[in-house]
Amino acid sequence: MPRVSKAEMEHNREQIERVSSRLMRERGLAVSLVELMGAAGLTHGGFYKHFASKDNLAAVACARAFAESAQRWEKRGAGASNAPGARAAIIGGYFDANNGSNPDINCPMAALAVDVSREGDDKEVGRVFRSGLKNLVGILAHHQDGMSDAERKNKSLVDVATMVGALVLSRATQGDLISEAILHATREALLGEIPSA
Amino acid sequence: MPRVSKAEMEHNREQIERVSSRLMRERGLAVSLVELMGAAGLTHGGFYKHFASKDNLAAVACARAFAESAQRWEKRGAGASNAPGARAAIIGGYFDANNGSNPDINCPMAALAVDVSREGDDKEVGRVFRSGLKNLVGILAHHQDGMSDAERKNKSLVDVATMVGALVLSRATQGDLISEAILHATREALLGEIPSA
DNA sequence: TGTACATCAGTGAACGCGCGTTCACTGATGTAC
DNA sequence: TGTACATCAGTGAACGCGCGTTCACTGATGTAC
Repeated sequence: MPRVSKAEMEHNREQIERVSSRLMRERGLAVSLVELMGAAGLTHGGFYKHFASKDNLAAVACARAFAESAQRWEKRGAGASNAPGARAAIIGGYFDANNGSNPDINCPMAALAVDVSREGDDKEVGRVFRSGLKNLVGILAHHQDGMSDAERKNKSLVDVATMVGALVLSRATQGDLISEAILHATREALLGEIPSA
Repeated sequence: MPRVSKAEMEHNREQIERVSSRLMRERGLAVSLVELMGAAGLTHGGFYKHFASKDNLAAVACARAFAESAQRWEKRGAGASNAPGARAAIIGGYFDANNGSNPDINCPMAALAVDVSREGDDKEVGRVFRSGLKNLVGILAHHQDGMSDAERKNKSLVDVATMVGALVLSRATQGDLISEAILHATREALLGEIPSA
């Protein structure tokens, strides 16, 4: 079983990154290496052939999650014909995607912000988080109706804070009526419309 | 040293609750009993003379944090002469208090939401969190300018989501310029004013 | 009020367990000829 | 193209450690007389 081919090794590394990105958002950065490696179809012993440490994997997984989110945001923004439409597509898409049952789509800002703020300031994952956050805010700002760059950025900061807060509180109250109410009211406030359905 | 007086025992229990409320918000529900009991000036062995389990303590500490927040919100609301003033006092006070260095004032919604959403749905702390959240939303709704009860509640849900999201993202980016920018832009968006200082 | 004694809050060692990390080993892969 | 062999991805046991929880013990407290 040992000494797999180069292609297989790269596939395995890809698997570790994929499941870590998903599981670390789902269960937190504290999810164990045994669980991560098991979900990737491997045993835990080989982990250090791929990553320097668990912290290193956390940073890689976080970067991956942010990159995927950025790709979705950019795609939604590019699909609209004007700025208000792009903003609505990004924000509406955010609520749609994160409300679905696909665990691969789970906003890293909402999922990891608290974990990151409890890690040491020097941790790699913190730098990745900050840069990923700025990138997403920038993408939204690019599609913000508005005057100065500063105003567009401020509007985006508020939009993002509202989206993340709504998601975080909705998740914490899942199973209760208020959970959906938070998402609904927030979406309506941001987009000024009642979502279909 | 053993067999302390009844008054001393009550004082010790109070200490455990106090430090747990603070440390669980600061470091997460996963903070260890050794650390909690040590911070309360005790050794860990006596913990089960006070609480049935660590989960039970988490629920007690969470309830305590929400009760203290509710008290502050009500006090701020009662100090204003009209509804818009009460809303501004609650929201402005929220940003002021949580931006300060007092670790006893740390919003339980922002601090515990993600931890709670990763616990099982049946956990005591989840029920406490949901009821505490509804109570805070209700306090704010009571001071919301508006028409129907439903509209006031929806406005409060959005306000609270925005406040919590801003705090969570600001904490995760502490040390970076964007951290303060998030708080500033959000506060301004909610209150329609630039805060003094 | 004073004495005798049962109670029980707090101590600190111990429990089994899961964690991140290390390591000797394996054997198919990839390379040198 | 075939053969000989060094490499190294993956395995699974082991490491020290900290966790939540349990427990025998202690001795001042609180009570019964």
